[in-house]
Amino acid sequence: KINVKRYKEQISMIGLNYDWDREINTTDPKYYKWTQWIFLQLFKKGLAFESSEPINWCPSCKTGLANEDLEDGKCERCGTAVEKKPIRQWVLKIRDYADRLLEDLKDLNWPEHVKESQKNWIGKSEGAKLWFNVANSDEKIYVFTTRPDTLYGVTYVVLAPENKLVQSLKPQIKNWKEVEEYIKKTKIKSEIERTAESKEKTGVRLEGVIVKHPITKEIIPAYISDYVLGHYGTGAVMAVPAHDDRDYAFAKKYNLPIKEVVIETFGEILSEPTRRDVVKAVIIKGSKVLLVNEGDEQYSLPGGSYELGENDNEALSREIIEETGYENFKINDYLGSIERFYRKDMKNNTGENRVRRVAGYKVELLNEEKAKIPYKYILESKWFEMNEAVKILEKTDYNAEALFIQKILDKIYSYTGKGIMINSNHFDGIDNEKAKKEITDYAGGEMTTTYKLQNWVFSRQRYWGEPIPLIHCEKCGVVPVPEKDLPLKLPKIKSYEPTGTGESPLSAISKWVNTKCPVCKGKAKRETNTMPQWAGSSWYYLRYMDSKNNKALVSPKVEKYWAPVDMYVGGTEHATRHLIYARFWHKFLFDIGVVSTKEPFKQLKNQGMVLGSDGRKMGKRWGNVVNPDEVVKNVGADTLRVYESFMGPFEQEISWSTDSMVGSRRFLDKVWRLQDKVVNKHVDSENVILLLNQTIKKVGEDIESFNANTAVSSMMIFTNLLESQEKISKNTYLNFIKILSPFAPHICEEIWETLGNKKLIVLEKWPKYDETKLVSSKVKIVVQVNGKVRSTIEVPLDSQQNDVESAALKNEAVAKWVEGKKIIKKIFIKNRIINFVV
RNA sequence: GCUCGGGUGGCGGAACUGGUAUACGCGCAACACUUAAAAUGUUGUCUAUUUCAUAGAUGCGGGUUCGAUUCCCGCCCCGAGCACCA
Repeated sequence: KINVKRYKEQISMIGLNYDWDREINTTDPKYYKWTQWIFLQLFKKGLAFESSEPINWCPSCKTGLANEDLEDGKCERCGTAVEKKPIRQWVLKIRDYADRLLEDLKDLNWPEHVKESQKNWIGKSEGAKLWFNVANSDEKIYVFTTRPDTLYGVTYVVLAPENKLVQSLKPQIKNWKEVEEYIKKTKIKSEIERTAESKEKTGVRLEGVIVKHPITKEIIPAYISDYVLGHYGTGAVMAVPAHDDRDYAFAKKYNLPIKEVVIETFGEILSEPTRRDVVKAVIIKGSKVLLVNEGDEQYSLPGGSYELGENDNEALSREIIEETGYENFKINDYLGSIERFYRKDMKNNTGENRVRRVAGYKVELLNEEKAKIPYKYILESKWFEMNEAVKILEKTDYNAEALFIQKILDKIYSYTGKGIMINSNHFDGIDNEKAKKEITDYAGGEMTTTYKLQNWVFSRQRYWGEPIPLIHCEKCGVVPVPEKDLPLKLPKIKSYEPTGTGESPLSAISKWVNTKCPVCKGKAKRETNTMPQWAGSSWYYLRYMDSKNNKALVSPKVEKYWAPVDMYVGGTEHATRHLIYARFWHKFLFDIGVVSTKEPFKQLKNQGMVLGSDGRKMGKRWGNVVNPDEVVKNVGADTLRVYESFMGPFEQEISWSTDSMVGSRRFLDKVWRLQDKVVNKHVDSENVILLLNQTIKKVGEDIESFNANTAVSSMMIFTNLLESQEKISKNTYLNFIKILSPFAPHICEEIWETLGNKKLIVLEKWPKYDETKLVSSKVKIVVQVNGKVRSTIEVPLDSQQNDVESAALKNEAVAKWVEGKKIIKKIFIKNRIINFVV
C-alpha cells in the first residue's frame, strides 16, 4: 500500500493522470475471485491437470517453475541453477493452443522481434511419427523425425535416458548396471551442463535389445544418450548419421555405420543420360589441397572412373597414383556423393549427355615420394589453399567437387540439404521432399506436428499467490470449489517461508487445509499449491473495462465496447512470458464466450528503457539511479517530460543525460519569454502562418505514431522562428501553447491563464490546421548537373518544367557546369528537383 | 549454428514513396552584453585541400539508377531471441 501510494504521488508530480476509478489490485480477493474463476473454467474444460512429472525446481526459492521462468537454465528470480525434480503440480494445457497462438500472430501489429520470439518459443515442427519393433517384446520405439525420407539411412536408434521405455526394456538389457549409472549421471546434470557439453557426445548401448528396422527388417543397435531430450517429440530418435550432424558425431565416436540415402544434384537432370560414376580424392597437406589441371583452365580433384570389379578404395588408389604420381597415402573419411549432370555442349565434354555419381574421400598424404616412372595418365597437379581451391573449382565444370573441400573446411560431414534418394530400394531417384510422405506411408507411420512449447506448470509452492480452488476428496477425487464460494482467500499465517519439501506453506495450516467435500460432504483437503504471479496479470486488462462488476469478470456489453486493447505498451522481456500467457487465456475466454475477440492486444509497442548515464540499467547495484523527485525539484516536471519525449525514439534504450536536459529547459524558458512579444491584434508573416500550420499537423501526427522526439523538435523549430519576430499574434501563440500542452502541461496552463482564459487548457480541443496554408506559394528547387547539387532556385509553386529549366540555366552556378556541353537528358520532378545530364 | 533488429558528426538523434545527408538538441569555439561571472543573444562547428571553391563521407566491397542513408548481391561488427528441438 505504501508503495502504491508513493508511486501514485510520483505519477501525479509529473502531471500524469489516470482514471483511478478503474484501479485494480491483483492481490485483492475481489479481483482474484475472477482469476480463480477462470482457473475453474479451465479445469472444467479439462485444460488443467495434475501431474507429477519432473519439472524445473529452484532449490533456493523452493518452488517449481515453468519453462518460461528460466533464463539460461537458471531461476529468473534468484539466478540459481534449477534441477529436474518430480513434484506434484497443476499444469495448464497451453499446448492445445499452440497452433492458434502461432497462426494468429500473423495479423498482429506487433514488433517483428516479439512475434519472432513467440514463433521460436512455440517451435512448430512438421514431420513424421514412425516406430521400430523390439524383438521378444511388445514394446515399440516411437520416434519423431522431420526427415522420414532418410529412413533407409537409419543405422541405430537412441532413447533419452529419462524415457520410460528404458525401464520397460530392463529385462532385456544385459548391461543394466551401466545403463542405470548413465541415467543417474544425466539426472544430476543440470540443464546447463547438459547443453554445455554438447560437443562431446556420450551414451550407452542397450546390450541385448534387438531393434528391427521397420522396412528392411535389419537389426540395428539401440542406445541411450543425453543428446536426446525426454520432453521433446517422443523422447527417442532414429539416427541417420549421413544426414544429421549430431547423429554423425555420435556414430563416429561409437563406430557405427553411416549410410547415405540422399545426394545433392548439380546441373539440370537430363533424359537418357549415359552413366559413368567416378571416385575423387581430396588430398590434404596442412591447409592445402591438391588439384589437377584438366586443360582449358579447368581444374578438378584427382580421381576417375572405376575399372571392372573395383571398389571405391581400389579405384581411388589407382587413380591417385596414375594422375598425381604420389604413392604413399591413406584414404580416410568418406565425404559423401553427389550426382552431376553434364550436357553435351559443356566446355569439357566428349559429346554425350552424361550423369556421374561422384564419391569423395578425404586422403592423407604420408610422404611426397612419387613414382619414378610416370604413368601415361599423369596430369599437372598443384597445391592450393582450401578456400581458394573452392573458388577455383566453382568456376569450372567440376564445380560440384568444391563441396567436398567445403565439408572439410566446415568440419561437417553429414549432408542435410535437398537431393534425390539413393540406397532406398524403389524410392531411389525420386526427390527427397516427395519421399517424405511416401516412405512414411510405406513404413506405416503418420505425418505429425510437434511443438517446443511445453505445457504451463501452473502451481507454485509459495504462500503468496492465489490459492488454487480445488479440493481433494477421499471418495470423489479432485472436486472444484463451488463458484459461489469464491474467492477462496489465503488464510492469515505466521510463517510465509517455503517448506522446501515440495509442499506449499499452506499445507501446514490444518484449519484451512481440512474441509468438507462439496459433493459428498465427506472428509476432504484443500489444494495447497498457489498460482504463479503470471495468473492475475494474464487477464487484468479486461478488468479495467469493468473494474467494479461483481457478477462477471467483465460484462459482455462493456467488453464489446472496449475490447480489444488498441495499444499495449510493455517491456520486451514479456515476449515469451506474459504475452504468451495472456494470449492463451484470452483465447480460452473467447472459446467460452467471455470475450468477443480472438486476440487481446491489437498493437504492441516496446518502450525502450532509460538507462543510467553510464549506459547501464539503472539500479542500486551501479548507483546510477536518477530520482525523479530530484529532477522535478531542480528543473521542473515540464522539463523532465519534454526531455524524456525529446531524448530519442520511443522504442529505443537511451542513456540519461542530465547535461542534455538543459536544452529542454532552455526551450521552455524561450516559450515563456515569448509572452512579451504577444500582441492582441497582429498580422503574422506568411512564414509564421505556414510553419504554425505545419507544426500543428506534424505534432498531431507524431503523437499518434509515438514519435514524441520529432514532435518536440518541430516545436523547437517553430519557437526559434517566433523568437526572430518582433511581434506575435495572440492567436498564433495560443494555438502553439495548445499543442505544447500535452508535453509541458504546467507551464502551458499558466500561460493560458495569464493570457486571460478562464477554463483549463486541457479542456480545449486540439487546434485544426488550415490545409491551404501548409505550402508556400514559392518553392525551392534543387538544381543538379549529372546528379550533383549545383544550386537551388526559388520558383512559384507548381511551376512547369520549361519555366524551371530556363530559370535554372540562368543561374550562374549552374551555367558554369552546363556551358559548352550538350544536355542529353533532363529529369524534372515538380516542386523538387531539376537534373541536367550533360 | 538458425532467426529477427540495427550500424549516420565529439554525443542523443533527424531525413516523406529513391530527390539538397547531418534537421532539432547537447557539447565545443569566437564574439556581444557585464567590473566580473552566470544567464541570454549572435556566428561558426562532417573530413581533406589550394578554405568565395572543389572533392570525398551514412559499417566494408560491389551492382541498379540521371540520382542511393533508402533498392539488390556479398561480407564485417553490435544488440536481441532460440539453441543437441531429431
